[in-house]
Amino acid sequence: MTISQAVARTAKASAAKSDTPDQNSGARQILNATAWLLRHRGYEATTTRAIAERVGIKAGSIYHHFPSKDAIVERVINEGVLLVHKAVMSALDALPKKATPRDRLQAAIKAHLLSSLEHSDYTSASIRAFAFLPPELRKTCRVERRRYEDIWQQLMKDASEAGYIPKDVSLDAARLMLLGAVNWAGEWYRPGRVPIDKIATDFAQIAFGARRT
Amino acid sequence: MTISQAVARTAKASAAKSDTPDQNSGARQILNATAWLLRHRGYEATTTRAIAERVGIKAGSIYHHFPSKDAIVERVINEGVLLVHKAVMSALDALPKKATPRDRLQAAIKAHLLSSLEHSDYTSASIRAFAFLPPELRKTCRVERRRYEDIWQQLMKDASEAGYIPKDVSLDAARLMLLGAVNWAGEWYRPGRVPIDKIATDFAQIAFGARRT
DNA sequence: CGTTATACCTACCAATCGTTAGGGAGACTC
DNA sequence: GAGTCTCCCTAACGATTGGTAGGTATAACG
Repeated sequence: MTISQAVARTAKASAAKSDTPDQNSGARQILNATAWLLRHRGYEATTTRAIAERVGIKAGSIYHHFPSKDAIVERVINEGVLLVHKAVMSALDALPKKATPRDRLQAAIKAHLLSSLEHSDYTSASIRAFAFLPPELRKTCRVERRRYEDIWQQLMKDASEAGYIPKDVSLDAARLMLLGAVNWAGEWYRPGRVPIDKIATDFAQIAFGARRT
Repeated sequence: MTISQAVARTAKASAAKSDTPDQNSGARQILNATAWLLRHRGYEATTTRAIAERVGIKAGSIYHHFPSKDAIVERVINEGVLLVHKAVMSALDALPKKATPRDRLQAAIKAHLLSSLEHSDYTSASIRAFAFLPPELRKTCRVERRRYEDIWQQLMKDASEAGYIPKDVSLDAARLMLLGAVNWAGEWYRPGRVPIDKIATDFAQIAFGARRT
């Protein structure tokens, strides 16, 4: 028995049984490792043995916590969408009442970028790895994604009615353009160069013009 | 021997030896099949056996035309970038001399979208599959990509000098936002719904405002 | 102290991966 | 017509994949 296993074992003693395992439980460590691998290596390269190695256990032991690899992946992807969903909602709620639709859009952009680029491998995984998931998996994960996209639909509608989007431009096109830009950011963003706040304000300014005072 | 093999064989007789194999040669069929698989299924799912099946041959026969799977993939990715590069250059050259920087940007957006969404599995593959390529492969393919991105760098510079981009916005951010939006389009675009021309004009209008007359 | 549950292990399975060796059949060359 | 070249085949290789069976050590509970 290795030291890390012993540590994990004693830590487990104080872990309460829950549907959402806490940070240091075995199940959570597996989810964390899977999220990292999905984000950085993609679905196929996220093997059960690679997951196990990151956790410090053997591949077979994974199946004590989850019934299959795809069950882990599905969980990670859905948690990733939920995290960015909550992050954007919180950012919007934290805004003053007098915030304009443009202010709200910029806040949403910033929250989305922060979640996917800095805070969460889960969110990044749900964006980057989604495209080439097995079809059945993509299907089940699509529900949570649609729910999240509804936020942006509403933000776009408000911005359009406030005159921030040209009348002859499709709202769907505007939403897809903005979500495309922020989702693609994971392909080029590197920590420590351009701060996310600057990226968010630049994106908002390009799409919706300077802030009206 | 199957009929399709016999047909391919007689067709091969008239194929001249060339570095860029013509459309119906064995090598080109393999590249086509690989491009399709990379676009729709991703790198890991693009197995030698899947490629062979789409061509109508056996997996081992691929190695008569290429030294390895990665050699085929590298070729497909690079040809994809070259294709969209040429498409954008042609579209810009076809513009009248009096075209504004904004006109040129919109034409480039349209050409990029057409190439990646309708015309070429190669271009689509080079965009969608690039992220999770093996590191060495990503490295060799990055050269051609940089060359293509230089076009957009120049387009952005011209647009900025003509006043289409706010002065306090980073040109890099503008370029990355626009390229992100068009590259992500492959994730949601479905043929026969919104025409690509409409998408291109909407994107240009959101980013650079209405066309000045 | 004996029982039970938890969390891990080893060792294996069938399937699939990229790749190779060796052979065969048609087509071109002399 | 013999020899060579092109293009494909079959059959296998070692490695790796997701997943399973059965065993073991620890902790908690009665």
